[in-house]
Amino acid sequence: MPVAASPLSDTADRKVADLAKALAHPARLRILRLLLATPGCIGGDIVDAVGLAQSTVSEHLRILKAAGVISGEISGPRVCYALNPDALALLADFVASLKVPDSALCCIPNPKAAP
Amino acid sequence: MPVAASPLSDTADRKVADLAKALAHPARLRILRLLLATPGCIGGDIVDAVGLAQSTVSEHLRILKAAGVISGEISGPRVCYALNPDALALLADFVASLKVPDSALCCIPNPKAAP
DNA sequence: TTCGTTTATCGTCGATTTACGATTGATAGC
DNA sequence: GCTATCAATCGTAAATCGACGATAAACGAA
Repeated sequence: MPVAASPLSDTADRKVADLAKALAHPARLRILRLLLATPGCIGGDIVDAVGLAQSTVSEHLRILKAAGVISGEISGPRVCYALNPDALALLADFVASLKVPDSALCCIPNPKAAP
Repeated sequence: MPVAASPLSDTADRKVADLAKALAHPARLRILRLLLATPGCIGGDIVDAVGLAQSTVSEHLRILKAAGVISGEISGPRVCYALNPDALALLADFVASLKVPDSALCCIPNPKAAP
């Protein structure tokens, strides 16, 4: 048994990967930035800002909502989107966990040197 | 001019999105976890650990390397991979920037109430 | 009710991703 | 030289993604 990943992190990996996938598109990042920078409610203004078709933006919003990164609240004829910053905690934890303390960064070229 | 995203963040968005895409797969997260947990050098052991074909694992390694998240050093007949934690700084910054200070989280349903 | 506005969904297309086996290239040892 | 091993690359097939126009649904206002 050479190396083994903890089986516990199997589902966690999927969740983190889903969060990362939600952020893996410039248009979605721009939407998140927009939501962060806009104090009030924005609806169709998002469409103008990202420069894509309304249906495309709606799809991106759906993906972000499915990942839990944003939440949409119906407010009259329009929908109000708000950031859900806590939803990214798992991803943030993973990224932070990779901040290795400057050890384990080198190579042991000898294959049989593994005590 | 209702809302406007800063045009400066346009290329930054692409970079962050590319980093997020590199993390957007459970196998790649597992590889990163493996590299973090393994003090020395691991080559083909990664293949056993993730349970995918050697060519598939090699492709994931290529993606991680292209994103700068890992670096591979040839060491004799095998290749030694090491984490590149600083490469994720942009992504970490973005995630951290979404930690809005508990304001701007509500909805202004009235579209014409924007002083 | 009817009209205009806003958002969601559907269908479709091309591009990208993921996975695999097979092959190639490089290296250590005989 | 030859052989074995490890990693990268080459096709290739299935699945997913991203974008669009067209359409539908929900709501407020006239």
